[in-house]
Amino acid sequence: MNAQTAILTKDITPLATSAEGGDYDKVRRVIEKISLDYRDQPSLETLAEAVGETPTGLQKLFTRWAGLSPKAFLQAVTLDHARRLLAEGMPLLEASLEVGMSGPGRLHDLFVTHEAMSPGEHKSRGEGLVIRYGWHISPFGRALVMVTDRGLAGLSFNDPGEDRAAFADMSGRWPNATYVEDMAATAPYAARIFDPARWRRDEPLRVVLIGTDFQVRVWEALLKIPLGCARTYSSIAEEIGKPSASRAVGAAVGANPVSFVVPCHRALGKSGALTGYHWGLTRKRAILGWEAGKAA
DNA sequence: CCAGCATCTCTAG
DNA sequence: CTAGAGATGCTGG
Repeated sequence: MNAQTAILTKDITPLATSAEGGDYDKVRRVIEKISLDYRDQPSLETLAEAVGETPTGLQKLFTRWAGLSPKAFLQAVTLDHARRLLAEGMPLLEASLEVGMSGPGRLHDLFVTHEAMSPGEHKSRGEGLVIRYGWHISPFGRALVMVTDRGLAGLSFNDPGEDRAAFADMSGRWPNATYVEDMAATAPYAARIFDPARWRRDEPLRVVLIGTDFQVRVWEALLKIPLGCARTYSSIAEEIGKPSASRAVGAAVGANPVSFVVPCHRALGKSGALTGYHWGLTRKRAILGWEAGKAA
């Protein structure tokens, strides 16, 4: 990525959730190391040294972040575990028909109501749309949040110093929209999305899906996947009635503009492998591990 | 029309 | 076990 551009936005709120946000940088490096050297099961000591922490310090930091110890996390992102997520998910595929709502075992999930933009609105590539945006600290690094008066329209992640590229990536999806930096408008969304204590069924998060017909169907299928479960690209293809379109599903999942909320990280290859992630495979692992901590 | 994909399956070694 | 090829459906230009 072209990270040559310097800091573009003012630095924001060192208060509030900055502890969590600052944690992610170390957590990310630990996860990178774990996934690189997972074959020889790196010890807590080795991991701690790599990020300049004491073993107990890392233990506490990591557990605070994930709800899991580094060792449990390592367990949680292996192929075996991913396969289990897929297996557990299967029965629910047919059972729950409601969109993004309810069902047993979803007590800790983020509840969402969504609407799709009409194909016409999508084709105009954001023409006439006012999008307010702002950056916020999240458990997975800096998050760029984009909202319209109809709800959350975009959410992406980036590492420090890459704000400019992140904005270009997002705004390029709706090039004809009008963009207004407005942290006051986006902050409440960020605060709710990343704080499980505020995930409430009676106050669902409003999301507006801007995409083609096919993409919206795929994203709706993602919204039905419960926290702590996963689906394969091919099972999603079957679910939307296009059993041979698994590859097209992959493309549509990858085009999802509302990361995390539309849980594209819960889509895996049939082998259980984490095949790809627009915002980096490390982040996909991080989110799945973090969710494993919440699902427990 | 064509190239590019976050797929999958099958075959051959 | 891996590597490669072919079938595949949607998207943007």
